[in-house]
Amino acid sequence: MFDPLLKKLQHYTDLGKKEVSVLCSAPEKTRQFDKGEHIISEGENPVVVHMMVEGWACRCKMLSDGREQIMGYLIKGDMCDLHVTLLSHMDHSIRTLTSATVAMIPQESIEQIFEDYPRLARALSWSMTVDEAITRHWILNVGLRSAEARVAHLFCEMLLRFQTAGLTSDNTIDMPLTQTNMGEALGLTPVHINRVLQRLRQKNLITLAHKKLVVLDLEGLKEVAEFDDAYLHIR
Amino acid sequence: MFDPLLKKLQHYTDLGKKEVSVLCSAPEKTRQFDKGEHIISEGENPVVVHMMVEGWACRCKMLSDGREQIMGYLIKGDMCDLHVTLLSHMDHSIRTLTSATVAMIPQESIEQIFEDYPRLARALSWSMTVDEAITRHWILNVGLRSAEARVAHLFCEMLLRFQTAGLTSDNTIDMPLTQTNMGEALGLTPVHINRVLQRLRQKNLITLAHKKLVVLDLEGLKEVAEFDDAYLHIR
DNA sequence: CGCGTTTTTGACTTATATCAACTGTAGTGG
DNA sequence: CCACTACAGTTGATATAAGTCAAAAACGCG
Repeated sequence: MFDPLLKKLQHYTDLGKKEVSVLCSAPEKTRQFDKGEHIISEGENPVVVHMMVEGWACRCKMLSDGREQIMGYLIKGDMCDLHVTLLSHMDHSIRTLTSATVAMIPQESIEQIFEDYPRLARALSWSMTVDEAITRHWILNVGLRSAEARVAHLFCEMLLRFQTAGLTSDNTIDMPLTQTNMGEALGLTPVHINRVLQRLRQKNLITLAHKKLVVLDLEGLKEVAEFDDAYLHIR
Repeated sequence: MFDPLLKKLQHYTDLGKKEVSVLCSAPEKTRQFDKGEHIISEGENPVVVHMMVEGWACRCKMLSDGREQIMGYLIKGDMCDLHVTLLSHMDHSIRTLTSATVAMIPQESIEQIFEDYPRLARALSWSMTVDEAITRHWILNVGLRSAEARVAHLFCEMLLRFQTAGLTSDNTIDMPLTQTNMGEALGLTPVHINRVLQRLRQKNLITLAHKKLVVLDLEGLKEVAEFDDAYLHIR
């Protein structure tokens, strides 16, 4: 269950057996969510930390008129709200994009880790810092790049994140996002996403069907995306 | 020198005298920068932590073709790179937008604080977490809002951040940004920023001249911006 | 005063949005 | 196994917000 998170943390440091076992025994229980359910809602102050075990979710925020922005995708091994101990309320919601399994870790266990296992604590802080870097680079993506580059960039990022978490060895990943989901993240309409996808397919850069994304030409895709993986801080 | 940072941290917790003095004695020295200089460049691994004492700076990243995105503004009291102890290299640059004074805090002093002063350490972690929330909401701003709402939102945010740091008591703030600077942050061209500013002025929401921004009608501006201050986590 | 930078203006272009219809597909139940 | 439904993807026609280019005006500083 903790394999993707552990693989990810390995890019910062090697953890000892004790640390691994502490982390793996931290979750109290596991919860199932249907597609479209909220794991946590804006304004809430959760008392557990959630970790994605299966499925996709997103950080999102809705405006009063119903339009919604996705501010980040969460996949296996990603922590939803490691910051609960610091912030009094959620300033955004977390919603599943597929049916999903989520591990619930009591806040006290996290606090214990931060007190007693400094190296593990630093590794978790590191992953929060990397998440922040990812967030920052989404601004760049949405603010500066063309529609085609944005979609290509998202695909590059997700592929690398899957690889980092040991979730794929070839250039294929599960991609259960609808074109509407992608649009909400990239600031584009679903119609336009559709047209951009067709162009990426025509250029033989990707294949996307039946919720599977195959990156046929990673170098070519990176070029379209102007992608530089430094911000993912992969060792 | 540390007043704005201390004022900011007060929104998380009250610090003791000892903690305040530890923080205030942390900087080794101070450095002057001209407008447009890099405080830290992408790829570097700084050994000191920088704190803005005077002037404005920005987190930014340039693409190969020369276009640049600003991913965040830094004002008095903001830490530029509190994460140096965690990340091996900067994934973006920090550049001054005005002439600026920056305090340099040795990495060891930061590490000492994180070891020996848990409450102060938590307060600094809190401010990093708030910075991340601000970053996340910039995605929303650039991805979802109209040009007019984006500019209005930026002004609301900066006003609140100035107030939080005790840098203004009325609705006036120093705003040394050029229209080009604003465009780089908001994903808009300077020409379009100019036209949007004129509309905001016509609606009697703001005044902006001689590098001074006056918010004449904060409620009205918030409405145009669809601004909700929850993400700033002000107590 | 003069020079570089910033702001402003106008004419024109373009990427992306909007709207609306049609097609395909996966899942459900009879 | 087929009919039915709901949702996701696709297509085309048209609209619009924001971009581009270029020049003029205003500002600010040595």
